[in-house]
Amino acid sequence: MIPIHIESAWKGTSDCRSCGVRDLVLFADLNEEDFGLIHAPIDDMAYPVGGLLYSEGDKAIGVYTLRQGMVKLVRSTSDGRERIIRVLRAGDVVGIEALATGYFDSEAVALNDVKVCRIPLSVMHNLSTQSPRLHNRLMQKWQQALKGADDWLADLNFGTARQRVSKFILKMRHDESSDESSMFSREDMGAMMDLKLETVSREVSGLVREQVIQPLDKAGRLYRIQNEKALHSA
Amino acid sequence: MIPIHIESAWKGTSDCRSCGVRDLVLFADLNEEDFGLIHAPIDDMAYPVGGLLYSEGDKAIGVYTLRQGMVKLVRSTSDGRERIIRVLRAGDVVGIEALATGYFDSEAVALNDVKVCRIPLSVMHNLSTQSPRLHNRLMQKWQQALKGADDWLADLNFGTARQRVSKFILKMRHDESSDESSMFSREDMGAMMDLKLETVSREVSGLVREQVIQPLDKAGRLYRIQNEKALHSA
DNA sequence: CGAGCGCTTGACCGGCGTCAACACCCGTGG
DNA sequence: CCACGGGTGTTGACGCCGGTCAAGCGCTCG
Repeated sequence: MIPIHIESAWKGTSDCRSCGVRDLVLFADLNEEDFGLIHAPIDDMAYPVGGLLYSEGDKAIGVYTLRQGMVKLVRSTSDGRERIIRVLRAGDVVGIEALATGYFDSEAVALNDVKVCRIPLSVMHNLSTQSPRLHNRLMQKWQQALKGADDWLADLNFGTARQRVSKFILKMRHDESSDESSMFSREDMGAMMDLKLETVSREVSGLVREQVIQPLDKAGRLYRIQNEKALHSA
Repeated sequence: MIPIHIESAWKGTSDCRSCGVRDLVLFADLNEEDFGLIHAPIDDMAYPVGGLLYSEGDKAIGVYTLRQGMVKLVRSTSDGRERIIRVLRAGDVVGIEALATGYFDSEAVALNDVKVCRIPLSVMHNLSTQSPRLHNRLMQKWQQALKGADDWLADLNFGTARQRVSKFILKMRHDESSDESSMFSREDMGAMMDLKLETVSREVSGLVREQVIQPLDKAGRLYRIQNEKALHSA
């Protein structure tokens, strides 16, 4: 386990008004009056690959808006093994469950370099009762989280290994250049799809052999999609 | 629990006073003033086994508070097969996603005789912005739904067939008589755990043979748990 | 240049899917 | 009352997908 210094993640207090991804996130449609209700600092933070945002059962200081990168949510099962519940992307709220309980239900780990804003629980509680705009946004975020969880289950944990890996590649497609797709360590991918790392490797290799995808790096983390149809109909 | 007068909420259709799970549900801690804000009828509804509450993609009239019975949420995957996303029990809110989008993300089907209250979206929208009490309850329900989804994934779709079936039996344990547990058709159970119905049948039979559970009916739907430890450490 | 980590590949085998037969319950109609 | 048929659960035989174990390869970084 890599020791992470929490202090080092802090990049300063952020100015939400000038946030680059503001239209995606919780504060998208706040007005000046709403901003006036914020009486605690919103911290700008960054984590390296493998960085730990929080652990399962931790008491929450705030929730995190994910501005850049991807975060995996990890739960340890009763028999000790680790299970990746789902992966969050830019615009998602990390640790949203803390709004209801004050504690985190799973562990959150950065899958690549990650930037987040940490919004204190007090700010969220104030705003969500006093600003109907945030209230509505929040509802949307809950719904997205729930749908994300259900989709994850329905897409990645159903069918043959080939089908799962195919769905995974489609799900991890980049937003901008949609013919590229990111992968993670074979072990992580296995924990996401309930497959062994060797099986993941075999299926990925198979797809490359069959010209469905094409490796773009030597680390096995970045691929170009050559035959999207084959992935959909796997 | 404060005893509450809620004449205005009934409209002759729903009698919240007789609701056995009032302290579990959304309206648990509304006060007199809150109920005054309800300007649409809350309908009391019942469905038989197999009854359809709504279909995937339906426009929502309201959300459902589940008072009695169990409801399965079904999603059809891209390759046409059906997948049971999760099962809701008394106290859960069925179709909560409609609060954010106005539409249902999955199909809801009664697994046994079911009683629900249908609360119109307009009522929910009014109340949740004007009553901090409902707002907090709602947050709790979202969190429960999300945790339920994650738990479902982590418990029932991980490990060997034996482990899945064992976890399933524990999850479906009755609230009152905790040594009894309900099952559904082997096909439904398979769709929940991503197993074939024959495999489910084999594992259930195996557990009976090993004196871990004991059948209480001839339909294979009700069992007594004899060796709880064996289920936990499967 | 060597150590170490992650990815790949091969050989083998066991668990689960597939196909099929059969048992059992129950409703229907002769 | 029994015969019949459909629906559901069970059980068996067999094959294949994916897990297991192990070896080898290619990066990266000291």
